Amino acid sequence: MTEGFGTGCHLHLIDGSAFIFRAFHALPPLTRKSDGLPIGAVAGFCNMIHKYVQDNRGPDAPTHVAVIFDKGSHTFRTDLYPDYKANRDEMPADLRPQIPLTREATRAFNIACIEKENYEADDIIATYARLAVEKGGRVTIVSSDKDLMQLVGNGVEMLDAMKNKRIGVEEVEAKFGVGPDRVVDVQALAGDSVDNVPGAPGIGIKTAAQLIQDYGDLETLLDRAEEIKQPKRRQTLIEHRAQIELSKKLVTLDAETPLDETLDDLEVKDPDAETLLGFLAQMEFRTLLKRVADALGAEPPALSETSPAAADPAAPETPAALPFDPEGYECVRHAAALEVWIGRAQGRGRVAVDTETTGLDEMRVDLVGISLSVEPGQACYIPLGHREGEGDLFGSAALAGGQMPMDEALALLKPLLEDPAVMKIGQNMKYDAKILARHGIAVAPIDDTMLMSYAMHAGLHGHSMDALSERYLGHAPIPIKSLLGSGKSQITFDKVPVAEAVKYAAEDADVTLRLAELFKPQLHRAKVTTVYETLERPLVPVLAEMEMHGIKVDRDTLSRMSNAFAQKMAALEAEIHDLAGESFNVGSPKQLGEILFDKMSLAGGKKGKTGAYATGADVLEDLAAEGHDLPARVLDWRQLSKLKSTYTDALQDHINPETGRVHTSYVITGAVTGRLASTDPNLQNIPVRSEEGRRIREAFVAEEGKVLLSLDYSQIELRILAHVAGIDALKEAFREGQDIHAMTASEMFDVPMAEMTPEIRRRAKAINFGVIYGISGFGLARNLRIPRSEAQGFIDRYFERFPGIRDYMDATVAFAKEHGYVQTLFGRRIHTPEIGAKGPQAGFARRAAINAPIQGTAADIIRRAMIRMPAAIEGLPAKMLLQVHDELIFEVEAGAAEDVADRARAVMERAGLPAVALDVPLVVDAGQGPNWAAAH
DNA sequence: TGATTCACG
DNA sequence: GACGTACGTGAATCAG
Repeated sequence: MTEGFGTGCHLHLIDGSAFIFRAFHALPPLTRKSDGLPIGAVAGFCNMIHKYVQDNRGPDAPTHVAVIFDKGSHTFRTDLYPDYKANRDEMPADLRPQIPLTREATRAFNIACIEKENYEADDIIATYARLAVEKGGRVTIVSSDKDLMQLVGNGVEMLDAMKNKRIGVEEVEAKFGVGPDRVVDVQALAGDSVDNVPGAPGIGIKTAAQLIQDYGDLETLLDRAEEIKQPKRRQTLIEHRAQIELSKKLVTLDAETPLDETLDDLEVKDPDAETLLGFLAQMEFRTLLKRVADALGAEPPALSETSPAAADPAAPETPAALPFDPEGYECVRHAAALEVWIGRAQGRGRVAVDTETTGLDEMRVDLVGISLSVEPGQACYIPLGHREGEGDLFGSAALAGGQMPMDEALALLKPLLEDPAVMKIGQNMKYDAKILARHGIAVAPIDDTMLMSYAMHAGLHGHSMDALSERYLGHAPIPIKSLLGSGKSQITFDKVPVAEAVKYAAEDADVTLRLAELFKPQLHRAKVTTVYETLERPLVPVLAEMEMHGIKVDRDTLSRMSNAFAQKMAALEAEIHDLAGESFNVGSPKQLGEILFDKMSLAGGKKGKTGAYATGADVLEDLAAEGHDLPARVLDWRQLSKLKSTYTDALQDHINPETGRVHTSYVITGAVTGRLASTDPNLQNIPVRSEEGRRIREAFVAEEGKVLLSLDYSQIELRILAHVAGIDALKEAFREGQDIHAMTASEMFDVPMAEMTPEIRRRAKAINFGVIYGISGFGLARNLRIPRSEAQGFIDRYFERFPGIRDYMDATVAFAKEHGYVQTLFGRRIHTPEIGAKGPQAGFARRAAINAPIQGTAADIIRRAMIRMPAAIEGLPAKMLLQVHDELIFEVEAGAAEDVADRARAVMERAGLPAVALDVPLVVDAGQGPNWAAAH
């Protein structure tokens, strides 16, 4: 068949995704015996492909065949309509890791495997079908998906492989009431709840078909909509014309998809027995292996009963068992050697990557070298920027010899690091991804051992590589300090001799790879695969983007405020010294305590563990309330001191000289609950509560012509509490948009809403927050500055009115005691190892356990929103810049602010779906302005 | 380096 | 019955 595709040829196009989902749902959740990898869908898929091949060998056998898959969820349809397929359930956690294996399986059967980023399988199918028909061939689409039925006719038919039933023009007419050429018109009117195509409200397939039959086609129908007799129907069509036309665009397949493979590439080929049987053996499909071997007339390879190593004799027994040996590490100095490593990584489909740099600020440091590991114990280091010698005053030292030019090495590595078929494994990949992004490399896909540990072990221990290696591999890696030294004489990594760097850097890649091999299968067993794959890993590129973009901070504004603060502080300081009758360091709690409680002998002096008087704000406030001026002045001074040192001064040092912006760094594993932490600088604690402090936000500005847009969840934690504790009264109040604190107050103190006073409301508000934190009489008493007995009375009353709260608290603590962890609505686990402790820790652990599911669920929700945000605002002139726990800040071209706000709000308010539908609405408030103070 | 203080949600 | 206590963070500062 060298003439290529033409008359007499018969093309089969298999809807691969449909096969996978059918296989997944039809089979029990099988796992691979040797390592627990879920494998059921792959098994079913292979069975279906094998059966398909066997069933299609006769005289009408296809000459060309391809399996077509969906790739990614972004398509031109989501651009047209961001909600397209937004109702889809997320892919089950057990299925996700099997997706790449179905591609491998297809290739193992020697069948063309087609997928294309940003295009749905259906569009690719439409395009091949058109091409085949144009060349005079016939087409069979192996699928029963109604969305493909518009392609039937003119030499194209469908085949339902399960029922072994062909679908031709007649069958399509039976289903849609119109011919294939008008199917899209009917779909546009009827909509589709599965794909979330809106259509015309109240019109189903029956009515739609009738209308199209009557008017011929959709365009005529819409143009002549006034003629429709039924008033409701007429109005619907006129009112929703735009929506119907959009729906038609969504359901119409694009037969002009750009293709990488020609029809000729799809020619049927016999499978290579060794490859196919090898794959099936690797999957450990015993029965299928034998069946396929019989069909091929080949001998099935042996499948060992016990050891997974038998399948791959080169593989070590366990990652931990192999000793660490720096002799196994290679220094790569030439392109040829690097190409060998790249080839090995490609062959293996995964590689651990680590970058070495001159510091920790990803936006400023220089790349010094890269290490790779493809098998435990085998790693290399590619030195790129090591320097030696002194260097003169104006420049850095000369590059050391024996290093590849950085450009050359990166050009070779780029295809590997961006190869969608090769998993790049890192420890804290966000760091490496940002470094590489600055060199034009978009690393993907990624796995991250730090995030795997976080998903499995949050609350148990830290997730640094050194900690993980020691704990799980029994190996303490070379400490960085041994290379760089510490303190004043500390050097940067580029000054480390290459020979030393090889041992350190290659070991890091080696450790990372071993940790990934250990952790990956454990994720399934710990039931946190979904958490890792939907809440941790996808956040990495989103945060990297936000951090690299940064937010503009106006130095002059900060500088002016700093000067003003300094003046006020000096005045206060003089006054304080005057009141004290002597000069002392106002910033020293020790000296202040001695002045207050020894020299002035004020009452209330309490010494802490260290023997120093406590001089916290609460203590000083009490003293000030008694009429003492000195503590009042100190409070003012402290506020200014804080604002000046932490904000107006320190923030200026964080302005990147190249970008003029401040680039924070989010620590994904920073808080046990799932919240992010912001560091260097912390942009999650910029003042807002005091008037004076809030003005610091005026220094956070939008670029010329743009605005800052802030969207924040209203009362998200209380809403989650209402949901998880099942408090009907609270749910009701949220549904009706009531003032929740006032409603609580009314309920507790029997005050009608109309007669609510700010003081009563304030108390209820404190109680509401107290509940989220695991309330205690003591804590509430201190917060409200009321007697403990009175506070306890409030709490008792609260529990009486909302009995579900107590049940929730008791149930949560009992769960923690039984399991050693608590979890969020999305399955995030937070370990509570102290829950069974005796003594005061028990109280802490108890309250933390009560708070964690609430705070953690809120954290999960905003994570989900952030992960979906780039797609939702794609094409709009907007960038997501910051996250402050329940708030997202964007920088937007002024004209597009409303648009972006609408899209972003929709994403945030629906962020729990489809995994979790809360019983209460999520409400998002928005604001915009030239700076953060104005936007909030 | 640890304790204290205070900024945020 | 006493014991201490609101939940989660990061940064600056003092003192040893």
